[in-house]
Amino acid sequence: MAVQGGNARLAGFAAVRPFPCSSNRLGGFAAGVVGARHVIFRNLTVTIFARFADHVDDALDAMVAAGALPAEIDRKNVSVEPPRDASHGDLATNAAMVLAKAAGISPRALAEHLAGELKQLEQVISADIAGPGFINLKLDASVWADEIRAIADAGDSYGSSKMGSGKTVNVEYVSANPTGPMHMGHCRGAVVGDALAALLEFAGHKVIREYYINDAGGQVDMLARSVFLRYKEALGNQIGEIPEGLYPGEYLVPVGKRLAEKYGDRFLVSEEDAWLALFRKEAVNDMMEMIRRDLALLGIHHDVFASEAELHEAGKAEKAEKFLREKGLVYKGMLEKPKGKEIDDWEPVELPLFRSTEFGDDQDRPIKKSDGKWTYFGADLAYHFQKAQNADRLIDIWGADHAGTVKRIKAAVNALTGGEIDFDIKIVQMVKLLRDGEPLKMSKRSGVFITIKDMVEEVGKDVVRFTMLTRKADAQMEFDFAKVIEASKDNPVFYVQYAHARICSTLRKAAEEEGLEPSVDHLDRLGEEELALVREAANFPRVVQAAAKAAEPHRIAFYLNDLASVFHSYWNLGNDQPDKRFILGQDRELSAARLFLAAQIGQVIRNGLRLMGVDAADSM
RNA sequence: GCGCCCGUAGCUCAGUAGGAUAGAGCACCAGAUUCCUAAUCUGGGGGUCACAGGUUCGAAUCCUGUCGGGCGCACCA
Repeated sequence: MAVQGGNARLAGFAAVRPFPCSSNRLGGFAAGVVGARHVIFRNLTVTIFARFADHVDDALDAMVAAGALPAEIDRKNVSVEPPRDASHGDLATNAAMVLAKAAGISPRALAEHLAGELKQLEQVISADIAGPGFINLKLDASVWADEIRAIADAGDSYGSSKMGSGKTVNVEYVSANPTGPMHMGHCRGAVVGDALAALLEFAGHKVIREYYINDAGGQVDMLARSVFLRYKEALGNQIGEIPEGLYPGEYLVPVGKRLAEKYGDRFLVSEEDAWLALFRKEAVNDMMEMIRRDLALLGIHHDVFASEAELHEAGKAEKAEKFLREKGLVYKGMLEKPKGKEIDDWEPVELPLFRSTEFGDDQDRPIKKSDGKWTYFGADLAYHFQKAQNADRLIDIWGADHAGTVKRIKAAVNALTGGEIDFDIKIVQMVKLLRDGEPLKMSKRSGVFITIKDMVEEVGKDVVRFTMLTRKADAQMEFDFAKVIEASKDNPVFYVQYAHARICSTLRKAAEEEGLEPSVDHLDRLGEEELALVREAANFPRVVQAAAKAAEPHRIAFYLNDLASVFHSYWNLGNDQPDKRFILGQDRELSAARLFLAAQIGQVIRNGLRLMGVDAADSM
């Protein structure tokens, strides 16, 4: 929580009250909203915007009481935001425009009245009406000084909130097949999922970071067979070229070697039955070990690794099937012939189908294959059933190549939970890898691909993570090694880290050379240019909440870029105007106040970078 | 053919719950360093927000259609 209601320093803000409504306000509200405030951000962290949203709400209540506004108007679209242009003031509200129609009053007249109410607030210097009916508020500088203290008080938790009210969210991400090392195709989803998990945690959710291991399908047999070849190889046999369909990658060589050491030549001439199950298990374990190491390079660690094989052993798929059968949602039926794609050996076949069409899918989907084994979907359905037992909300992070299966699994979760559970699937689009503008080709078939290890070694964890978060997840992106490695050029990571490093070095220098420490004592001496920094910093909690709500961690990256930009601008003022520097020879009071401000800007940058999993450098 | 995603400056992309004169970086042009880190900053040129309708006080944003690009469309995983 960024600001405690009981904080003495904030006592001037009467907005933070235990329960918002006195009885006279409740009179006209529809029953469904009694007790709830009407302005957004109500139950979230107390940001400056939330505090003034409450003030606006109060002012509207006063207008209702005076008979100037009907009581039953829906206020949910009323917002308090930073104005588009800082010259307009400190805060803006759209209340008059949003409410005018329902109130049957012109926006202008409503705005006049509301502005009059708002002007009575102690911290409001002016309330001007602009454009189509915006009310722009100019606030007393003490509001911003209070915000600086609020940052300092909250420290590492500035920007956090109780938005999630402790609800448990299961974020499933990566879930790469355990058949090889992590490669670039997995990278973006891994970073986005990890940052989203951190973001939701910061916003007051309990987060389970989960990885689903597809260790039950036919591909794992292929893996086991590939490993068996390497096992033979390790025992001195010539294996020649790796046959089509098996995994040719060099990374299986050490696995074969390990198994040769462990089991000797015990399985060398055995039938497949003798070793397949064992080799599957061994190989998957080794692959997961490798994947965990790769993920650790990106700073990613999961809480739960859920095994598909164990799911089946525990009979979870049968349970889910039984559940759906009882609801009449599984039946024996014919599969439709796929359209737009020629399949030579197509034959109609009867299979147990899940009625996903009842939930908006294009056709019903098989949960078992004709050999009686579970389909991927059948298992996945059971897996989500399991996840839903332990969480209030599920979020899956999937690659764009799985987008086609979104509807069926949403349908399944809907059916299994009676629509009771929030379930989102975030599709992360493809990353096009380039070097100097030239596309890099990868081929899984040949075993040639760019691994996450290669990538982290070449450009570093921070660059990889930050860059992956500088695009909306659902838009395709390009990743050019040549560009991304250039410090400062095309690369916002360094820009943000540089701002932080500058702050750190300034604080160091002030302490070491001038004996100057940041001080909270004279924040009232900060001027307009300094307050621009606070205004931007005060947006952080808002951005965090909006990003968490939208499940869009990239917003943090863009915010940090903005904050760094405001800081760098201020810094360069000191080039021309020595009296705008942080370290001032004569005026130690002002200097200490500016250093305190700088320290808080650094705090916000650190908090933001931490959410992204990027290190905040102390020096560069 | 169907489903999903995308279409914003020359390029790569933002655009915060439908809000004010659509922004940033790169590239281009002109400047700033006897000064706390110039990995920075200041200013400038550059737009039919793919197109056409609709919804409303207000649309890049929501709806419909068209065009263009990507991904997917097996009982694979």
